[in-house]
Amino acid sequence: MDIERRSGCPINLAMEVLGDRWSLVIIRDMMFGNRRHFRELLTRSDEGIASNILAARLKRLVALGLISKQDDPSHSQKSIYSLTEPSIQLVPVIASLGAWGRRHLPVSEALSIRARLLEEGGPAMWEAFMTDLRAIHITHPIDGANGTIGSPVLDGLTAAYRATLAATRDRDDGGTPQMP
Amino acid sequence: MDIERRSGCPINLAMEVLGDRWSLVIIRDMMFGNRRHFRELLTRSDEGIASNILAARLKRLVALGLISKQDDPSHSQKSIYSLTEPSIQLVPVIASLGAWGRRHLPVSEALSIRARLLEEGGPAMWEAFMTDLRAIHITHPIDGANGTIGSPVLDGLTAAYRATLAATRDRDDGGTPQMP
DNA sequence: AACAACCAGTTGCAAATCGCAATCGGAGGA
DNA sequence: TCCTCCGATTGCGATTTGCAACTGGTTGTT
Repeated sequence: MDIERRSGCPINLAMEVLGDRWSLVIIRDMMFGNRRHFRELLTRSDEGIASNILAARLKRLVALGLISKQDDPSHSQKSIYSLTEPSIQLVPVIASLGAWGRRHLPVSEALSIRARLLEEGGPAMWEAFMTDLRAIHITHPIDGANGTIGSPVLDGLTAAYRATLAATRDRDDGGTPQMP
Repeated sequence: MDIERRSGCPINLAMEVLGDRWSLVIIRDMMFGNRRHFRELLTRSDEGIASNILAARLKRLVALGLISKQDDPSHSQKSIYSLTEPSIQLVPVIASLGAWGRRHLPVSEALSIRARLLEEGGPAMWEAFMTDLRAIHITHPIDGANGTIGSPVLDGLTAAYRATLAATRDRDDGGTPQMP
């Protein structure tokens, strides 16, 4: 698998890699929800991605080196998907894109609290988050996938999300967003 | 025109708006190349977008409020497309995306020099650039389009691009990238 | 041993979108 | 009067999307 390379512009090439409806959403779920198995990405997604599209995107992202795939020793049929260094370095991109979306698009309060914290935390927090992500995705992918080891930064973001979700659940919407 | 709204997540909504092959590339050309007319966007693009797709994207971006369209007083058939405040606020997103692309994708030296300068300049430079963009796209769109007024930051980026292009032109590729 | 639940996908199919090439009617300039 | 330029539009085949149903196999429970 290879990209088209219509030009050597960084923005163009980035859009050839990430310029579709689902790739960055999948990376977001792996990064912030620690979704590491196909089923988790399929069923615990707020947006409801179709299974064939998820399969195609995962295959493509693996081929492009943005995620890696390995067997799960706890279950012969399971695979563990992990972020790689290039996708972990998307943290600043996702942080600024989230900050932009929060300002200009009709976001929900609960789902945007993490974007707010990440923006307020600034580059220092992003670096700490990336260090955590390297531990649970690259250094210890299996323990990271099964929850044996976690991420302090991610725990903080998730706690804030849960708290906001609990506080807003019965007051502003009828839906039931997935717990991370 | 409206987006799908599969969830209220900032990243999801941002990808519903910008998650396609061309939208951000068009905004990049308007922002860094000051392309303000349909023909400029069509013919002075390194990637060679098709005219029907350009027309559809421009219509969609106008409907979404990311760009605006007005008559060009100098020519009854011309239209001037301008960035709006939401798209000007994409500068930090584009800066970090460009920095990521420059590190992880096969960029060309000339086309990535602006991404490098923007990364090195940091948030202070982004703010200065956004201030310039507001002047030539929002406050004075006509003078900004015809070049009567310019942008110091943009002039610096463009000069660096031209210099790098001249220095690398006959040494590392056969193509002839468009001058901005 | 039987059975239900779960695993990572695959298949079929209709609808929408993409990308290219050719073209359009009108306007400006020589 | 041409010729060029203007912002698009049209036709059309190839590709992609999204949904639903399904596959072959494994695991845990009874």
